Amino acid sequence: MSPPTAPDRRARPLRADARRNYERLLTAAEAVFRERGTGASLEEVARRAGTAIGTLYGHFPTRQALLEALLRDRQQAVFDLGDRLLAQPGGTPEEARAALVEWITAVTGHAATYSGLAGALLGSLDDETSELHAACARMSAAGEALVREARAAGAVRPDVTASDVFALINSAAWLRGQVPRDQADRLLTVMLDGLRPR
Amino acid sequence: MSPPTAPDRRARPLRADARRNYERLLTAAEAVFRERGTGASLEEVARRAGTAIGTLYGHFPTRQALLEALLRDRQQAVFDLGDRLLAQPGGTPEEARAALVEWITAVTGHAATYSGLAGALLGSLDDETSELHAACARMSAAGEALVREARAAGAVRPDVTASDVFALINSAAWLRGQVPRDQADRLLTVMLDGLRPR
DNA sequence: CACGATATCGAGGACCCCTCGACATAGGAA
DNA sequence: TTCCTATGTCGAGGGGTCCTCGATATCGTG
Repeated sequence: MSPPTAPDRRARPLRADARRNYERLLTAAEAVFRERGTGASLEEVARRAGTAIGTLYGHFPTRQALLEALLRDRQQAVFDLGDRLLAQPGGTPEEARAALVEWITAVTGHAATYSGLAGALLGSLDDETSELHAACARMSAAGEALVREARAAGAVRPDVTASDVFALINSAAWLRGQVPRDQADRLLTVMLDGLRPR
Repeated sequence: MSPPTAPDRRARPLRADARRNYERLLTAAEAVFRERGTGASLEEVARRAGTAIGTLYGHFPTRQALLEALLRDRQQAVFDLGDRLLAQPGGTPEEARAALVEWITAVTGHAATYSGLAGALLGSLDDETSELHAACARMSAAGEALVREARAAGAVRPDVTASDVFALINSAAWLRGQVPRDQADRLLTVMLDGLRPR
């Protein structure tokens, strides 16, 4: 059943030129996506990296694969935050709410890294084929645990689900790409208040 | 200063074939935008209307002009609702809040007509060159009056502006294009609750 | 019915997506 | 060191979209 050479989970190291191009592509993509959003031209990315378009596709078969590689470190930081928040006490309503608010704020910031990212993330949640799916699922799971604690402590309205919170986060992040920062922050506060029990 | 033939505000009637194509293009655009969102291919629209692409551009110089024509009736209905709500009493907090909630709900539905529309509307608010600008400004103005009344009645938090409400409406509409309808509705409720004074 | 004024048409230039066969080269084996 | 091949890179090319504009067709009036 398994191929002649067992498919190593850990990829063999890239050739030196490949590693170099990989890094250049990531650097270029970071700049281009920041300027033009996640829908930006991939030919522009390759051009700015000084590689041929085929090289880009060689390293990143899809736009989402590129995005995933670009976000990897940031996503790890978000996961770490989730672990940290879940390790904290969180017994009182105040604690539980503070943890959830910190989580929502952080993930909103993450999803607002590039314009267009929020939509991609939200869309990846139930698209198993997306390279972003795993990360979304993991964020969603952490959110779920925090929502459960907050609900148990009576710190959020009982009809709100983890999936609602994830959606709300992404709509707040979308807003950050559409309106001035201070306004987006104010509206995030409004949304957070809306989460309180009535 | 004015051109030889004074530029009639009311356009002269279209030629019969032109009128026919205009209608066909609108019908096709309605279908295509509904299926694929406001970013859909205009060549597809022309194709489906059975006209050449140049004919489409002849009638609608920009995508937003097409969108504006497509939305005209709906937008009128929204304006009418605004007038009606403003004509109502609205003295008590309950009345003022109910009016604002009805307005927000209606505009959210409007902005969710096609996926991508919310972003276009929000972006048109401070882009005078957009064909959607006038309608946005008018909706914004109606919202402003309703927010003012609600605030005077103590029915919304005092730090929230009309522009915030317009932004919130559009983020709720954006959500409607990303998640199931019932979830979007639930989250609109959350946002509406967030608007209450603390 | 003829003749503008109005519209329509669609090729074409510029850009983008993505694939794939021809070509280059890093880096281990001899 | 040299050679060989797995691993990478390249970029033309097919297919798509946007938008323009000169050639062409059609409406509707005098």
